[in-house]
Amino acid sequence: MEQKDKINGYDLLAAGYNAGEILGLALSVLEEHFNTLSKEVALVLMKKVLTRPEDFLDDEVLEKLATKIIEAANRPADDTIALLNNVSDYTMYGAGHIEEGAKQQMSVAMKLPVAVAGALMPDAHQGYGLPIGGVLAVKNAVIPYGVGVDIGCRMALSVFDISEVHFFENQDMYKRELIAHTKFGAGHGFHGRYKADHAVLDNPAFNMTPFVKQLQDKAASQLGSSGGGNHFVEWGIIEFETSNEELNIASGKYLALLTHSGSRGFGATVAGHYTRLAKQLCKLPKEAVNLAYLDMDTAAGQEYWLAMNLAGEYASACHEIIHQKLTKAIGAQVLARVENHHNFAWKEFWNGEEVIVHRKGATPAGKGVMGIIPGSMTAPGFLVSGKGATSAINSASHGAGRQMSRTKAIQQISKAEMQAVLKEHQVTLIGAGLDEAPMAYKDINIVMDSQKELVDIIAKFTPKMVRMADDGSRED
DNA sequence: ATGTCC
Repeated sequence: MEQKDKINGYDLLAAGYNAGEILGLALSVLEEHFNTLSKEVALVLMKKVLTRPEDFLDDEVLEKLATKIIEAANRPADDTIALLNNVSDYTMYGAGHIEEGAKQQMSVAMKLPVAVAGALMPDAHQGYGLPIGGVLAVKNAVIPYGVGVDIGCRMALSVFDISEVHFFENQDMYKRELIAHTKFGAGHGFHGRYKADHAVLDNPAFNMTPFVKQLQDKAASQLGSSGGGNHFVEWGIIEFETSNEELNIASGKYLALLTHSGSRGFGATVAGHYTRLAKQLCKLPKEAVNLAYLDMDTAAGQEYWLAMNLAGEYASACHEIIHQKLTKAIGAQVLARVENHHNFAWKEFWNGEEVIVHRKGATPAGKGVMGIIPGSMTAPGFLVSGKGATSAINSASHGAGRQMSRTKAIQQISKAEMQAVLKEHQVTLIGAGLDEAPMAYKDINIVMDSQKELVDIIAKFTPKMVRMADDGSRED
């Protein structure tokens, strides 16, 4: 028999039920057991169950519904942001030499609801969140792990008015000064009269939050230091086959200084802090948790942006100090200087709209933009000029990339093998473990071949005297 | 990458 004034789903929604399983259960209970009640009375009852479900736990008929309502109330709200199902394409360079894990990570990144475009550079390998060698453009958001732990990590090159011959004839002096003016090792910095100074320490951005402010002293102490891992300071010979107008350099060979390091403990602490914050504010499915992003229109997003830029300036200051000290120590004139960072996010334009481009271990390679792509401690590195390839989001690789993990390299490469390679290439090495051995890296020539569409080579840099952090030990 | 879990 048709009841004219029967309660329906809309009535329950109006009464405060949320669409879903509970509403469905409520409707079926009503149909089965309260069919004879007037709509008014039924609604009062259902409201009571919803507001005081604990009162119905002994009710034979309503117990199940009451339990569901209590369970739902106790369950944390599911505020997980869903990933997109349809994966947009991204471009890969040198795909044959890129490990599967890096490709998978890039695919996940492309599923972010904020993702606009992506690309994978030929030195790509797996990292946290975005792979190293990954480029990701997103809409109005910034991903702390899309930038990486070592915010603003960069290469800096100084070309000197000094001949190859002078270097080879005075290697003891170059070695002495290299050791005297550089500082390696985790946690290490300069103390007392050896502390460096730079305007970056007075940057008002240090005052933006108590969190950033508390890092200022450590930043002051570590200013001009290099850290560990794959960071280095090295003397080498740069060769320009033709003269370069932009740098005002005549063709020929010159002594050059190449440095690779980042924002030290300061940047690492900033990265850790905002990654944690992003993970709290932006819940993503398990496979994407490390891609948590901060909305650029939020205080957290703006704070990270300012702190990231400060870390970038700090990293640049570190290189500037190293180059200044060593230039003075050897009594040289700098003929040209090139610098570029590869762990950072930039505001750029993509298809006419402003996007945030993350380059995690990728070199900016906009048209005519210069950069340095190092090989290994024995393989050449290259001074390059970007070609502005759109499908690469104006990027290139930031090095050769590893072909062996650190642990694998330590297990498989012997000290004798490493020394033989160094001798063969006439490279003096100070510090470094087997995990940084040349054999642990991909062939830079293959990597350069894979990115011919992305950069033009301007000059070749050959390392001759390399300093890196000691093998897992402390150092002063 | 970083004194490698605030």
